Amino acid sequence: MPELPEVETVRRGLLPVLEGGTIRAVRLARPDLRFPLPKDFAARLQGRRVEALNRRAKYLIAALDSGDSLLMHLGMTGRFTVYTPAGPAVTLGELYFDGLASAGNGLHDHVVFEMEAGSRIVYTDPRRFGIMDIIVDGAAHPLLQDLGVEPLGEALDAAYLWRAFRGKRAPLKAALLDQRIIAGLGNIYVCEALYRAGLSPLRIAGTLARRRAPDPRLERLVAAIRAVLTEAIAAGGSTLRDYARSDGTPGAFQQVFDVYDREGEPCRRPGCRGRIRRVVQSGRSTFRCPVCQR
DNA sequence: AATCTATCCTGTTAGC
DNA sequence: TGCTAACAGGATAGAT
Repeated sequence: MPELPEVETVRRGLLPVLEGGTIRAVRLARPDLRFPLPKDFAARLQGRRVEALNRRAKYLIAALDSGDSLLMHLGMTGRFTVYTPAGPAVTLGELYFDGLASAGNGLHDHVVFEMEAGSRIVYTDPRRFGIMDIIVDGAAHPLLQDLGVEPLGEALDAAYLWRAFRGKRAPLKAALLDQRIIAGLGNIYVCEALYRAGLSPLRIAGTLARRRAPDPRLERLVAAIRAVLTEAIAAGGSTLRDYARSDGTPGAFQQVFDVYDREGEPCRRPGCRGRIRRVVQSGRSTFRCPVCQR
């Protein structure tokens, strides 16, 4: 489930082949992912040089020399596999199933980019919740229009959350998942950040914005969000592994979560006798320690 | 206006 | 052993 740290990890992995490179050809295995691809999708990319590869929330944005940009979202199960003439194939993204790279002809290989330098970038996405689109020459894009602040940017602070939460009757869990407030948090990191901040996901967001001055609990929440994301990026994403096909060994890294997917297991805080509980909020699993989080 | 629910998609897993 | 149903969840459209 790629969230911000995973998308950032994918961006860094694509950087060497994409940025500064020229797209020679684009092959589509089907006309749609989550949404229909624009009819001139390939035509607008072919022959274009990629000037920069940036990230906004969970979106990747490749700026082209034409003025257009390629907008990409990994959805739930999207991943890229990069084939370079020199080295082994490397998969960037969660190895949700078998992780076997198939050179672009696999059942779920939907988009293939052939680069002038000889590299091939294959987008694979079994559930097709991913998104690709063209942002035409600097125009506004509806998917980016209403995004809130970057969680690692300077705009996120306790005062910002105070304003965003004031009068809000939705629970903290829903408020933090709301991309219009903070853009880039998903289910896993919201659960983890709330645990670190000692705040219950069930708490009504507005209860943290009653005092006039920013509540110290909001300071803790901001610090927790930053810390959990920063650590995850440094670790290369929670569920991401770079997969070098040549030696067949997937990366061994697996983030150890404090609460996510730990229903029934003991709270990790020393001395705490609480057990992690699971509830469903907004149709999503929420994990929390009922002792630590208030 | 704010908030909630159903929907999309398919492989995995829990349960019978 | 084999089948079915629940589950994963980002974003949106539609309902409340």
